[in-house]
Amino acid sequence: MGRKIKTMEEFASLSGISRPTLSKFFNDAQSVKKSTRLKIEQAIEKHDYRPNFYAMNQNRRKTKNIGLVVPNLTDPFFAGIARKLEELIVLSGYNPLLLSSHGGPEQEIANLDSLRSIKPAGVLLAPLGRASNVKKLKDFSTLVPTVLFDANVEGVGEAFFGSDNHQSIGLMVDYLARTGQPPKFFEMKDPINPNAYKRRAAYISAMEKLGLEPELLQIKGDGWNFEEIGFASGRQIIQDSKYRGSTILCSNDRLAIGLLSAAYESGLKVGHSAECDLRVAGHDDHPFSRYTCPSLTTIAQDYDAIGERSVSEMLKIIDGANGIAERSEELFEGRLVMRSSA
Amino acid sequence: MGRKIKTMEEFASLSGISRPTLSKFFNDAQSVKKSTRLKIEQAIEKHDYRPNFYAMNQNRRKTKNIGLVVPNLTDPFFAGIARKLEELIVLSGYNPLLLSSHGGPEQEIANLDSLRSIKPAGVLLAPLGRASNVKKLKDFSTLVPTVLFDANVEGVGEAFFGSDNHQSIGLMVDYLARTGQPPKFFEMKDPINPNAYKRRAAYISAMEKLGLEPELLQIKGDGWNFEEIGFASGRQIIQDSKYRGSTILCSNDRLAIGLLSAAYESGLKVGHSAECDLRVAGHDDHPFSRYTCPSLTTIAQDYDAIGERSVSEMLKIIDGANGIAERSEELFEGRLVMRSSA
DNA sequence: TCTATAGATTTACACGCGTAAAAAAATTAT
DNA sequence: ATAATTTTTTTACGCGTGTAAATCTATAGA
Repeated sequence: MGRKIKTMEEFASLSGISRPTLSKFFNDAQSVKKSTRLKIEQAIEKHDYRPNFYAMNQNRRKTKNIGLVVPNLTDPFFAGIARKLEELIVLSGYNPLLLSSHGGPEQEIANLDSLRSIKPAGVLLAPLGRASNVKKLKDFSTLVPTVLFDANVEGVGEAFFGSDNHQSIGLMVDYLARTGQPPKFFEMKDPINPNAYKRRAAYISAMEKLGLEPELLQIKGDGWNFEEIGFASGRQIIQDSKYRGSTILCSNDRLAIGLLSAAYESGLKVGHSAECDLRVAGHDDHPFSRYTCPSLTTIAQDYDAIGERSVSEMLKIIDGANGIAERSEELFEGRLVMRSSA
Repeated sequence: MGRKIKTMEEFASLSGISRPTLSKFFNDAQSVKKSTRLKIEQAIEKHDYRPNFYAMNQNRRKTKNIGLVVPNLTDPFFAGIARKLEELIVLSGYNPLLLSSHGGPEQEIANLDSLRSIKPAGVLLAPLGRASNVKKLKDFSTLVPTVLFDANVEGVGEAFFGSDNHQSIGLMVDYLARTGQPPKFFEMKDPINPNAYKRRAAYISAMEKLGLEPELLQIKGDGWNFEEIGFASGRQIIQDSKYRGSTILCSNDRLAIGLLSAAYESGLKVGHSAECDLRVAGHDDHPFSRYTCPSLTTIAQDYDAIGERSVSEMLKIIDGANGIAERSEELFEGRLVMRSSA
């Protein structure tokens, strides 16, 4: 094992395996006979050969790359999902390519654009939602197998997997109503995320089902800095003594984090015990919701299930005889996480 | 603009520019005369042509890809830095490739390994630190131009840029001592991050300079779940009444977040006013430190400067006539962010 | 206007691997 | 053992671009 092997040709002669067979092996190790597979693997080990990435992909019908686009990596929630998905993609023998849209629709399109030049086998996309350039998303998804997760955009991609907001919000409303005051709903007036609209609707229907009057606290604010928005608006709401004793269900944990911070600053006591001024609940089980003050009662989305389903569907589409199957959709149930805030 | 252009040859005939000139242009738009550059750009606009990524990189001496490896994308702190660096890399006409080591040295090596097959022009690496496989990092950095940031590993890479822990911790100790009790230092006994060791040393020297007795609260705990570690150990420390009235400087914000959570749970009042039981300060200006209860007094690292310096040095090395210059190192000063906790 | 020169074109080959087709070899079934 | 089948080898070409060398052309300065 003297000098470095550069080409597959070289590696072929040194390993005693023909180049086309090696090519097959590197495309799919299972496609060659076991005995030759072992021989090849030994030779790889011995000579430390790895095929040239660029030459390899240039003429491949399908690359082994899978794009992974999330709205915002700065949000630990999405960072966590991305990590999970990356892991699953690698386990499937594919190569994940993680891109963040940084909250902007231009970046989202730019990401898809740059993915296109990589000719990915498929793309897992958590779209921005309302802000997304739907036409361009749709155009893209006709060119590249696309699976949506987290947020749905009608008619885009071969499949969508997300959380059942109806179930999870219903569960939370039920819990809150049973254990104290029924909740008011704290949300942005014009949310970016499509899930937010579903949650609003779910809240209203859950309240009505219980024969209660829904009450929406719609705050203004733009962009993705939810904590700040929740903080600033929370401050105002808290000033208003009519909300003393209320239970507030936030559309997501990040708003709740801001609201809790505002409550603390105002000296309000938040919690589920009798002497508290406020009960606050969130949604998503954000990594930090365990460490808020008080710790946040919330809904944990089943992201293991969503991730696994998304990746397995992606693989099915990639391998698939491209039977133009129905656009599949599946929603997974959330789990109530009872902590101190409500 | 009927059908799709596939090859540069085609694009050459349609645009009236020779292929070698086009090739030059795509490699570096500035390398062709302005008038032809404009003609090419118009033609690109008109025909929506983009060169094949794989064919393009196969025989390039240097690709336009720059690897970007961070220890843990789940940490919003690193997610923020990564975002900044990505932006700078794109502005420089390069293509960033973001990878997270997920806190594990095997993943860190795997990341560098997979980057190697991409033949990047350079790699910006924030190493894990103590856990890193230093030999492999060093091997890698001899093969690919490497610039370290955030955490230094002696002898690895062509440059390192990070924060001046000595300055920042000194500043914080000074502030805390002037405004109340001098701080005790809350940290992990065996930190993973090399910065932690520097901060410990900086704390000790800052205290001694003030003629004060340093006191280390060294907590045990492994891994990267700092909030949990800070929370669990914080709980124990808080039980101990001898720490009532203390000022605690945490080695980083994530430990502080856990500690604040524990303090809240125990009913201790944290803040800089007289009636408080505890003062707590952190380090890093973590995105969430603004929303802790109370908001966290901390040190903001100058990540704009670190990012800009890292990228510009990277470009210098890439363009450079590879003059084997001195390994450059520069530390940037932190800024005191006074909030409510101390 | 002439000349020096930067920049463009022409021509031609290289890169490393994918893949197709036919032939040969190895394995399995009969 | 023979036939049927699977797997590998041989041979050969293609992919879309990089790049080198020689030649031609546009531009600028005198």
